[in-house]
Amino acid sequence: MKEKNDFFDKVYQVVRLIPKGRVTSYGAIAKYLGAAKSSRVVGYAMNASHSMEDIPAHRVVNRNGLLTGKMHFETPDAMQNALEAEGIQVKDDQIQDFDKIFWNPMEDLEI
DNA sequence: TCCATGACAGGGT
DNA sequence: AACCCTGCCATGG
Repeated sequence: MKEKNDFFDKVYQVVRLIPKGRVTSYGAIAKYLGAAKSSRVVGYAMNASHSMEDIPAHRVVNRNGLLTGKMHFETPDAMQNALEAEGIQVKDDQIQDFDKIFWNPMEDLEI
């Protein structure tokens, strides 16, 4: 039973599994990890994801589909750019059709 | 070494 | 229906 692995590492694992052209939310990841109340910590993990390179942080947004973390990228437009490059429509920091491209780890990965 | 702050979300009043 | 309030980990000053 290795349920006590580093929470951050687990978050990174899930984020890396997000399919191209899809996005998910901090809360969804937290829930998947069985720590819905730690949705915040997921955000902290993303903030620390600067040390890692294989973390598609641009595919993680808040529950409104808003690019809350775009200012943490190399450039303010980097996040939106990366998303649009995957066919995701972004308007005014808001992901369009968020409900349709939303990727739920619970349904796809099945814990 | 200690305090404060930082990519969120859901429940209660 | 809207606003307030807590939960939680890591890093920097």
